[in-house]
Amino acid sequence: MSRLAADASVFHAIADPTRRAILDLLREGEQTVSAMFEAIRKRVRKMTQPAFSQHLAVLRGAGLVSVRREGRHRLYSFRFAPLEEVVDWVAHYEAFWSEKLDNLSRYIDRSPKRVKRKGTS
Amino acid sequence: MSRLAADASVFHAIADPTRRAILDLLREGEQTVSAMFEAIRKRVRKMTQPAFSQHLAVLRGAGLVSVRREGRHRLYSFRFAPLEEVVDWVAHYEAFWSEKLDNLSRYIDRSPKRVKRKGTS
DNA sequence: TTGACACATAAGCAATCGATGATATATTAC
DNA sequence: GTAATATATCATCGATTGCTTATGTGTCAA
Repeated sequence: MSRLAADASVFHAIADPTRRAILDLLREGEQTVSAMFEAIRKRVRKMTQPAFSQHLAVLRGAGLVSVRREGRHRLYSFRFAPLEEVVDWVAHYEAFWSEKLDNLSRYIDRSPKRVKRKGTS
Repeated sequence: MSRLAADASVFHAIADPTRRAILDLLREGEQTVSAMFEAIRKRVRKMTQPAFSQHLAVLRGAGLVSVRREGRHRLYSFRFAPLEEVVDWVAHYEAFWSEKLDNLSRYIDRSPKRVKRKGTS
């Protein structure tokens, strides 16, 4: 029971190109496993269903996706939250960003804790 | 000759916590291998010199650091450029960013090609 | 030139990863 | 009920990773 949750790190989760491709698919909104599976096989790489399912498990472990059951399908959707760790990490290289981007990274640094979605205020 | 350059992907390079710690050290500027090595051993994790050197090799392979020789020392410095791929990737999840951050990601998308350092204009 | 120093590379090994085939679980249809 | 569908998990395996020890290479000092 520890094979899939070995490293729940976001950095590890996004290190794999197939997993990034899955997340990319989910930008279009909720999708069933079979829909994503077909798309990945067609547009990225041939692989078996279990292999694909295990990638989904890694993404779940990292909190990068959430699942909702509907009949015998499972609808996956993308969750941005864990990527905030990545954004924060990249952002603290402030000094190396171009000046315009600097504004952003500064904003991130000042954020309450992490970047939380809140009113425009 | 393929052990260390197996996967030159930035995503892979930053997936390792020790390597992220090394980059973090380099935010303070150029450093010798021994200085970084000591710091990592003290503040992060005990490891041997070759292990450390191999992490540096991965970072070099990803273009995340540059090296300059000075006497018998090697001075490493951080290079932001490869991280732009990460920024770009995260940024294209525009729809999921909070509104303020949205401005930034939009800026990135419109950038010439990648985000290049240029005058404030 | 000999030796110490700073660092990289090589070789070998255990742990982890990602893939596969087989199987389990849950839901719907008949 | 049984069968088909949708997805997850198990067991296993080869490839890759990261570590260690041993050794190589370049530079300074004597």
